[in-house]
This record gives sequence, C-alpha cells and structure tokens, in this order.
Amino acid sequence: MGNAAEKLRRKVEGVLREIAAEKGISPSDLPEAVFEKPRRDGQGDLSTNCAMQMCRSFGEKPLSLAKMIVERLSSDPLLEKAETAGPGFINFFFSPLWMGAVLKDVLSAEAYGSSNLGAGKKVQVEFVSANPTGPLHVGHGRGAAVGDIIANILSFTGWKVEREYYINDAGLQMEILGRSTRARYFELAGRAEEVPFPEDGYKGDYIYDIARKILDSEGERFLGLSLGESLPFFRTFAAADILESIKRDLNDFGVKFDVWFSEKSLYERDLVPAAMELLKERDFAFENEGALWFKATDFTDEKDRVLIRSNGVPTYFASDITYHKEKFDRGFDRVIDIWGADHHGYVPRMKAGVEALGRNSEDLQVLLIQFVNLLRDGTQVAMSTRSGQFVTLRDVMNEVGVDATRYFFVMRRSDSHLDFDLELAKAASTENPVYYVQYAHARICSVLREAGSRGIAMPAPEEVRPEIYGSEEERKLISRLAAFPDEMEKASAELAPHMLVNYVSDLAGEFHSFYNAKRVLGEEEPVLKARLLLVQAAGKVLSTALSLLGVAAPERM
RNA sequence: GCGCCUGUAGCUCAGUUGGACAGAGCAACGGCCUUCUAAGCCGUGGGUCGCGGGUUCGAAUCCUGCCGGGCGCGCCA
Repeated sequence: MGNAAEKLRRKVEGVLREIAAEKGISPSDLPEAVFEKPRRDGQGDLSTNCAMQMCRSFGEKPLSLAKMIVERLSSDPLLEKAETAGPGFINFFFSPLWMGAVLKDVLSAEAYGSSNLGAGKKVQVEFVSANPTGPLHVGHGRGAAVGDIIANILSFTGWKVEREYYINDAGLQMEILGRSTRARYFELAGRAEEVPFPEDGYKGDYIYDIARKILDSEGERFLGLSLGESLPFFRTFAAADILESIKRDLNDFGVKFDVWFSEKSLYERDLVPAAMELLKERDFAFENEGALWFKATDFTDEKDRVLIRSNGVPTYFASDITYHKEKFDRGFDRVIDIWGADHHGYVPRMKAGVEALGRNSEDLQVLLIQFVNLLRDGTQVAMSTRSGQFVTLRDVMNEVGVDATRYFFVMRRSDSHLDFDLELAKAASTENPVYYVQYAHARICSVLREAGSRGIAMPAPEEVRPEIYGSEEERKLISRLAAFPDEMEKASAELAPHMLVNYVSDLAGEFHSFYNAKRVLGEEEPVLKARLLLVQAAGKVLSTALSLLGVAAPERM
C-alpha cells in the first residue's frame, strides 16, 4: 500500500546513501532522521532534520548538506519543490502528482492507514479489572476507554489483540462484600441489631439493592442461619450481581472483552503451587519463618516480599505472579497491563516476577493511568468505594453521553492527571470537542448526499485530476490525509491514544477550513469531480479514525 | 525519608528519542450565511515554558539543586 510520507523518506534515504557512498561512509553509521509535519504554515507539507542529524558524519555544514540533498531531489515528480530553511531543515512541498497518489491510496485501499507493524504477533491487553465490590466509577471509565482504544490501535497496526478483564474474586474483599450484604439483608428484614454493619464494610446504596434482591428471591431463610452457613451465598450472589452490572456498564460504554478471567479459577485449577514451585526451582523463592519469600532484592527492590504467608494464605503478589505465568503460557508475545497510577510502586515488583518466571521483563508492559480528578462546580468530589461516595461511570455516560465521555477520557496523555468537571462537561455538551469532529463528518455526508440528490455521479478514484488542488486549504487537507498511516504507527508504538484524538481533531479542522473556503456543488465539471473525491477521502479517514476511538460518526447532526 | 507522575496563555492541555519567531481548544474582542449543515470559518489580543545553575552551535525537551501539586512505599488488596 502506498504511503506518501514513507515514499519520500525512502527517496531521501536513497540520496543520503548515494552521498555517503561517494564520500566512503558506511550508511549503517548514520543517525536516524525525523520526518514530521512542520509546525508553521509556509514550511511545506513535510519536513526533515536529516541534514542536521547527519552533518557531522558527512563532514559538512548542515545547510550545505541540506542543499546537496535538495539538488538531487529537485527533479522528483512527486515534489512541487524542496527547500532548505532555518539552521538546515529541508521542507518538502507536495506536487499535484503526489496529492493524486495520496487520494488514490485513501479511496481505493481496503483499510487506509492500517499497517503491519505488529506482524501478526499476539498481544494481550488487560484493563479495567476492577474488583467486583461496587459499580465502576469514573476512574475505571478512563482505564476502560484508554485500554479499549489502545487495543483498537494495536489491532489496526497489525497486532493480534485479545482484551482481558481480571476479576479479583478471591481474597478478603469478597469476605467483606458478603458480610456487608448480609448485614443489609438483616436490616431490611427489620433485624438490624442482630448483625451490625461491618466497620470496614461497603456502604454504598447498591448493597441495599442486592440485599433486597436476595430477600425477594430467597425469602427470609438466611435469617436463621449462622454467619458461616450463609456467608458463602451472600458473597457469591453479591459478587455475581455486581459483575453483571459491570459487564452491562462496559457493554453500554462500547467496551467488549474477549476473556473474563477469574482470580478464583487460579486456585480452583491449583495453579499457584506450580508457579511457586517454578520460582523455587529457578532460585527466586525461599522459605523463612514459615513463609515463602520472593527474592525481590535480586532485582531492584530494597526488600524481599512475601508470597505465601506463614498461615498458608497466598498474598496478592503470589496470585499475580501465577496469573502472569498463565498469561504467557497462553502464548502471548507481549502482555500489556493497564493499571491505575496508585499501583505504580508495584510495577518493578511485577516485572521482577515476570523475569523470575523466565520471561524477558520487557514482554510485560505496564501502562499507568493517572487519576481522574472529579470536580463538581469546581470543587473536588471525594471518592471511595468503601464510603459509597463516588460518581459512577454510568452517571457520567448518562449525563454527557458515551461518545463525549470516551473522547474526553483519551484527550489527555494517560500519564497526566485529568480534570473532569461534571457541570462543565454537561454545560459544554453542545460545544464539546467531540462534536467538532462529528460535525465535520456530518457535513461530509451532507455534501455527498446532496450530490446524490442532484443526480451527480460519484467519480471513480482513477478520475482524480490532482492539478486542480491549487489552494492552501486543499493542500493542507490532503497532507493531513497522507499523514494518517504514520500517525497511527506512532500512536501504536507509544500506546498513546491521545495522539489519535489530536489527529482526528486536526483533520476535522482542515476539513472545516476547506469547506468554508471552497465550494463543491455548483462548481464546473473537473473541479466538481476533484473536490467530491477529496470530500469522500476525508470522510473515509474521519470515519476510520472515529471508529478506532469507538465514537459514532453520524451522518446527520 | 525514599520512589513514580506532574508544573507551558485567564482556564483545560498538546509539544519532552534537543532544532526554525513556543501551539490548540475554551474564555474575551472584531468580521463571515440569497449558494453543499454557522455545532462552522477568518482575524486580534494574551506566555520570564515553576525557579536557579550546567551541557550544547542550539534546551519547554538532557543533567543538577531548590519550590509547588498528586500518588505510592504492609505476612493489605
């Protein structure tokens, strides 16, 4: 598939090799050059710093090397012109021929912008993985959006992706959940004094809802049973009920998982002892004071860590090591965990664990999502699952809509804090940045629809007459379309969904500018056809990019 | 105390494998609809890139010391 930027890069590299050969320099010694969209207008469609990067190796001054390169490219038909600028940049201006090639690529490609960066290798993205002890809140929502979109981008760039949710359904918090539910059950039955609410229990109203369901379906039969007899039921019922609601929330948020992996299943399948055994064999685990320890100090940790407590109960860390062993046993080439930033201290330990299992620690990548700072009218909203005080993902979805919520969550780099003011998000709902992009798509559809109703046939891609695109607006729009494959590869390599947002918003901006400056319908034949093709190409890329974001591309607004 | 993230325009943030006079959106102000959707476009104003040193031909970007904000350092999960 043609990629205009890539074509140019290869040509420039060819010229550099030519010059290098003439000077007797080995091309493998050359530093890597950057090709990017220039920041300012008048600096062309693409620019490179390669002359500055390589001048030392060539024994030339930056500008004179740049001039040598430009001279050798000057007759290239894909270039309108190439010029040197500033300290030694080379700015390239697309020729009409090139613009035509870009449009043909966009219009005829099966999936323009996709690539084979991942070469079909298997990658697992594990995200959200919230404990089934309460509804998803906004912080989980950010993780869900980031994880889902990263998975989309990876798959678009040639990885074989699997999405996984890890359910922490073993351990102490399930116990507390069961006790909390049982206490509310007694309370609703009018016998609160018999079972006081646990001090560290989950106080949210949703526990009442679950208790009421149990009362409705099971009656009062648990009132006469002891804690030991009834707790397993409350625990299991509550966890299953909450997990169902989590699944519903995620589904409505447009996030679908391939695998829901239960922590409990690690124990049911008795996988923990085997993993511990492997660590012992590899000499990364030892026993001391009745407990099993992980030799974290062999890595970067300052302390060894407990795997199996002296009372025989495995720690969370033991579960996690087992879980990651299991992941790699399933044949993934690469595993990406998306965690809340509050777990950052745990990352080196987890990587150490992976290494101790005999994997390269780079096979596990942990992406930390910084907190969503939730504000209402400018003041911070305190959130904690235990206290029952939080704004749920469901609330936000209902208030501002799925599209805007997803878009908002990935607008910023994942590792920077995100301010989310509910009042602002609601108030801005008609001026939300997502509408800007969707509006561009609706306008495109409108032009094409109107063309149809006026009986204008859609031209074939082969009918592109690139010499028509003389205006600045058309040139800039085409050059954005040309950049799509490259931008997606960057977003994929850096696991940075916000780059996709920046791209799509830029593209929409270029389209709006074009739309306001140039008419399509009503123009005479060659111009009409050329602009219709351009509009169609823009619409195609816009809808591809929006679908990667999981945001609707409406035909009307 | 140690570690991770962070500090860029009034607000929210891009830009951080060093590069061209530091960018966008919102907010403010002024223009643009007899013609394809004005949820749009065009223009104006607005910045000691937290502060001080250092490296470099060149630093928002790298090093270092301070200052501010967030988070983490359990035989918790």
